Amino acid sequence: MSDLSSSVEAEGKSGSMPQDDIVYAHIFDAILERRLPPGTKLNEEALGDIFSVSRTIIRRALLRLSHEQVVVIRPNRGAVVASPSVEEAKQVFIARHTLEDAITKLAVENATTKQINHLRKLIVAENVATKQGDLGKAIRLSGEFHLKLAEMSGNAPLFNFQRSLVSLSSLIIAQYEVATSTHCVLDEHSGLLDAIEAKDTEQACLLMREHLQHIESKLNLDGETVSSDLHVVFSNVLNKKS
Amino acid sequence: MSDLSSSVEAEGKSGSMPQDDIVYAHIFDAILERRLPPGTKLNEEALGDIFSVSRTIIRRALLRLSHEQVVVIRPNRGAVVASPSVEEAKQVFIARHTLEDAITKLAVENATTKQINHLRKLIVAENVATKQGDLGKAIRLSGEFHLKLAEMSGNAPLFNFQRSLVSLSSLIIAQYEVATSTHCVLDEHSGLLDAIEAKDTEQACLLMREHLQHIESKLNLDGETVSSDLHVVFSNVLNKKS
DNA sequence: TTGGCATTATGTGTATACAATATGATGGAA
DNA sequence: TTCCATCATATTGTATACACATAATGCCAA
Repeated sequence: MSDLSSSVEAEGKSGSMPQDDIVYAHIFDAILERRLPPGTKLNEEALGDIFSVSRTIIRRALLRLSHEQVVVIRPNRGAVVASPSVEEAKQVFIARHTLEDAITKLAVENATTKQINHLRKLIVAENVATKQGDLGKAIRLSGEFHLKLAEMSGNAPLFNFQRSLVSLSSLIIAQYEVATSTHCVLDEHSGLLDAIEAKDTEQACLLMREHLQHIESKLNLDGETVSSDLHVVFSNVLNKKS
Repeated sequence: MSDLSSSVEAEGKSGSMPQDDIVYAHIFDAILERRLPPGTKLNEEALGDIFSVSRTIIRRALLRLSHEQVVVIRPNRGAVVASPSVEEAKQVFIARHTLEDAITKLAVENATTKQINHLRKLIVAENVATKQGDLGKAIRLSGEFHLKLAEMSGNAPLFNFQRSLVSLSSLIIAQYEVATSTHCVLDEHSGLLDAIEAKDTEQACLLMREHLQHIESKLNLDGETVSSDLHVVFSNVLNKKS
């Protein structure tokens, strides 16, 4: 069972009920860890049985997730885990570049020693998860790193937006990342944190830009479609027949 | 009765029900036009009577508004129109500077003639509203201008975030703006749009920065508290006693 | 009066019943 | 077989009933 460390404790602003938050956090983490892959149907009654609550609660959680664009609610046809298109994925990363740059600058100004130490622990945990082969957990912890960075910025609106962007990024990575070693990302987080601790804004922003570009470079966004376009996938079959 | 032009048509992503949207849009506009000032209690049953729907629908609308931080839901105590603190207000404007800069750059790249013409109409409408003394409508239309700009950027995540920031800004202006003439703002919108149409990124970003600074300069954020901190308000009384 | 406590009333939180809609199956006709 | 219509089933959308928490009222005692 997951430890929920991320979503639950990061709970801040809008006064919602604990029950909601628990359901929300569980679904959220499951999506980020890819136990619920993009496109998965989210049946309200089934979820209600699982969490022993009524559909009312489930619907609230799904509504919140849909506001964060992590879940898509199709009228009369239920909710599914979002599966961002290539175009949407590109937009998300453009937005992230903007946000992360601002967040990094603010984080350099406002970071406390305590927060930095917490982030160091996160990096270690992510490292462990990766070595243990728990890729889902590694992705979630990586997202948490960026979310905590936003928290360090001390800017609530930016933090809220970052939450949405980070979750979407996780979905995008789940959909579009080509098989590769993810070790380098760990070092990047570490170096980035060093720059922030040293209050070197220039360096921190530079490293952040590079970091995001590395993540993007591992995605198959510009190239050919992977599995969405059936015509491309089965083009060889058609060739045989002709 | 308000024309709802803004929120209703700007409805895009998450598939929600038309009924929801109507209620949401009405409340949203009422808040932006300050017919529902910050702090106003939003009674679920009363709203249900007004819109002839059950509390279920009202609650969904309020939940959405609370996700956008425009409404605050206090557990067991109902929803009220948000009344941002000075600190929160400052954060909102920091976030806006970041977002608007990115949006402006993208808008210069992607703006179509049709969209620019639409914005010109908005400016005219805002002008008319101001001259007619309908300050509430003027504020809402001004917000719509910035929201449409975000739409022009072609970036959905930035657009969604901008929606939240613009509504919060309206609340902040409602709370903190000192009495003054707002005419200059109109010309600023116009000039900004000219720069975007001319594809002059540098100029457009410069004008946007100045525009935001002008708005901020009209707010009473740095100075003394108006009514929130009772200790400050009644400090003279305490002095008398001592 | 004034302060504290019990009671009442109002309004929110959750579950559930019912209605509306989409999905999948069945069967017949071309 | 293939296509279409019809029906059966499952799932979502909405309203409502009840449980519960908070706020308001009134009472009594000091």
